[in-house]
Amino acid sequence: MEDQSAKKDNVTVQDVAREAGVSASTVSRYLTGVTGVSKIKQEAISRAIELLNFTPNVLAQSLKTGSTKTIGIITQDLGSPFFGEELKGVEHAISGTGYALLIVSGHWQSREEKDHAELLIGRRVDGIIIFTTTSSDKQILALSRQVPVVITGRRLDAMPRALGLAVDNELAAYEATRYLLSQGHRRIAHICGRLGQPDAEERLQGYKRALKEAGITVDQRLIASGDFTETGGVLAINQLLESRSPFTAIFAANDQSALGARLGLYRRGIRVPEEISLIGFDDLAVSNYMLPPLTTIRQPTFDLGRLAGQTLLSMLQGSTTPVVQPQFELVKRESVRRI
Amino acid sequence: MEDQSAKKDNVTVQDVAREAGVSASTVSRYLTGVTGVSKIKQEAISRAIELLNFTPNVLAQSLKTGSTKTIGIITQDLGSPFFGEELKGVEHAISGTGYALLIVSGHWQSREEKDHAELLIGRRVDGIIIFTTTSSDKQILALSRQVPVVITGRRLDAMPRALGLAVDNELAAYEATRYLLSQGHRRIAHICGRLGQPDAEERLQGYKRALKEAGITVDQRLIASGDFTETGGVLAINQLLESRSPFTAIFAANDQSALGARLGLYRRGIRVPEEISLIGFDDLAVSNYMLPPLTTIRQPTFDLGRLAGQTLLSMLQGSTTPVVQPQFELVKRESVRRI
DNA sequence: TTGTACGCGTTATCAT
DNA sequence: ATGATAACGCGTACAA
Repeated sequence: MEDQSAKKDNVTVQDVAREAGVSASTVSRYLTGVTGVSKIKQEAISRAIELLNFTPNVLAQSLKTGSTKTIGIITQDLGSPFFGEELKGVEHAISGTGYALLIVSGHWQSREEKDHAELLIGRRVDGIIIFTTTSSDKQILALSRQVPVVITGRRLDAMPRALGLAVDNELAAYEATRYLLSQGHRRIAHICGRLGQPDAEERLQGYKRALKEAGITVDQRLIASGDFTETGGVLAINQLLESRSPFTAIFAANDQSALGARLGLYRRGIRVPEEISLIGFDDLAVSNYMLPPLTTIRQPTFDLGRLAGQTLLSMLQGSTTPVVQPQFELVKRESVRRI
Repeated sequence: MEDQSAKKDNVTVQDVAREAGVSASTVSRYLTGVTGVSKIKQEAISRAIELLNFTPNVLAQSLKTGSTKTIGIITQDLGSPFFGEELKGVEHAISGTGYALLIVSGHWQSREEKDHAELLIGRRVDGIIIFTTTSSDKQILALSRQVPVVITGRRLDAMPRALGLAVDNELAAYEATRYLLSQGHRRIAHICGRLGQPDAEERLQGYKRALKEAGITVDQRLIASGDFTETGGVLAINQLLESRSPFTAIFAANDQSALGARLGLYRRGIRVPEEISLIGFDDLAVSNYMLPPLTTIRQPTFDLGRLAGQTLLSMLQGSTTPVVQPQFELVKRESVRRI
């Protein structure tokens, strides 16, 4: 990682100044790129920095300037492929800007999310990005009085202090169900997301609306509980099968649920899509590797993260570019068949 | 997130001291829990803190004490389920300790890993954890002269400055191949990991050793290149099939490769395990949801992260508990059949 | 263009 | 037990 010199890491601007034969403030000016340092001294300072292997102490800088060049991220589950992809998006957005990411997770607990938000505030992050918050809009707004906040998974506009980025979940779920309908399915089951979370609720609503508009009465026995996890998916299959209400298709609230459902079906010897059609939501990287590859509603997950990062960055600069909400897209693969 | 009071966030120990009618140093003593603050003043300070909604400025604390209570993490890919699980382990290890995680990624580029390591150093992290480093032992050792380092995916013992945690990759790969052999397979293919990475190389060696010991000459046409990704897995299948050298089983260097291989096989109409047996490495959460569920070598991924976190923490405290290296385990599921 | 002096918010040393 | 004072490393108004 490092090279030759035995660095003591105690080197300060003072040391550099002494070595270069200038004052500390001149070194500071050189560092911050402010106007007015003569060519000769610039080179002397540059050499001294090289020689002493000097690295500015970011803490001292932050203490002085009030900016830590750090963005706090609250995710609900560090192991989730969905949040992982969003994380990559943010990372991409801030790469090269000198910003760093302080990452915590709320584990779907409002209390933990709140505590961790305070941890981030205590560390004086310049802004916070929350992936799928478990808090209410009101709480987010309160938080945003302390520091700019961008959330994903829920729409919200309180610029320039807070912004929520999300696809239209209700409409997307409506479209997913409509697609199943268009393929001749009439008895369509739904595996819910984590109820209580707006995105899960909205997807359920979209599902119901599509059914109603098609003149189909919603059958409660075809609505299985879930929690956005694979395990929840297999449990939902059990629930659905035990209800003894027949169905030919399933709309899962997310791909992870769909993956679990797929295994549950496999265990019972039920073929997809021959006997049951399956559609998911998110389009995770692995969904294309499922057997059969999963038909799903694509969320631009990476872009969602990138957009969140870019937006927060521009909020920090005070610029106020109008943001466009991300759009979903139906990705037709092989897990749905016409009947 | 927040509650009532309109906090101005400029509140310092000075303000608290004034409000409580004591000196700043007494407030500091109260904060750090050092001996010697009278009950009466303790309560006065406590009240003042509550009233002013005071939060200590961690930056100033760090500047003064020299410890940032922050651990830097270098991962290669934030979206990877493997690293995600390790991350959760670290998170678990540090939860409740007051430490926070500054996370960057190297994207499998040595150069980027080095730059990001320096970013972390510049931010004065107390220690660094690297998931599957792309650097040489020598470089790791150099880095460890600046700050304690724990790496995973490769064994290394340079306590108390640096430690590498990993399962015995060569042995694990040997066992995986032996298992295939025990099931009657003689023509076994291997999908490599990212060659150049010690863990990938060691797995390849273990595969070869098992073959040789069984009196089977290694067929280069059955060794396909890969890079630990799903895409690499499907590409490897193409490569293997084009070589026209028959095989009845595949040992993939990791589960992601196995997942890609599974899709590649599916595309060609080749059944698993009826026609081809498949074994992976890692035991990702999704591997249990593959069709058929994947037989694989289980790495205690979460525990690897947890162990890394715990070890680093104890290094920071100067304590030197001897660490035990993590162990792998063969998980038999349904992707391998006896022939 | 350059240097001096001061302050960011905290902790630690030293008296008292 | 408590308070005044210095110091952590840096940026910046001000003066030169």
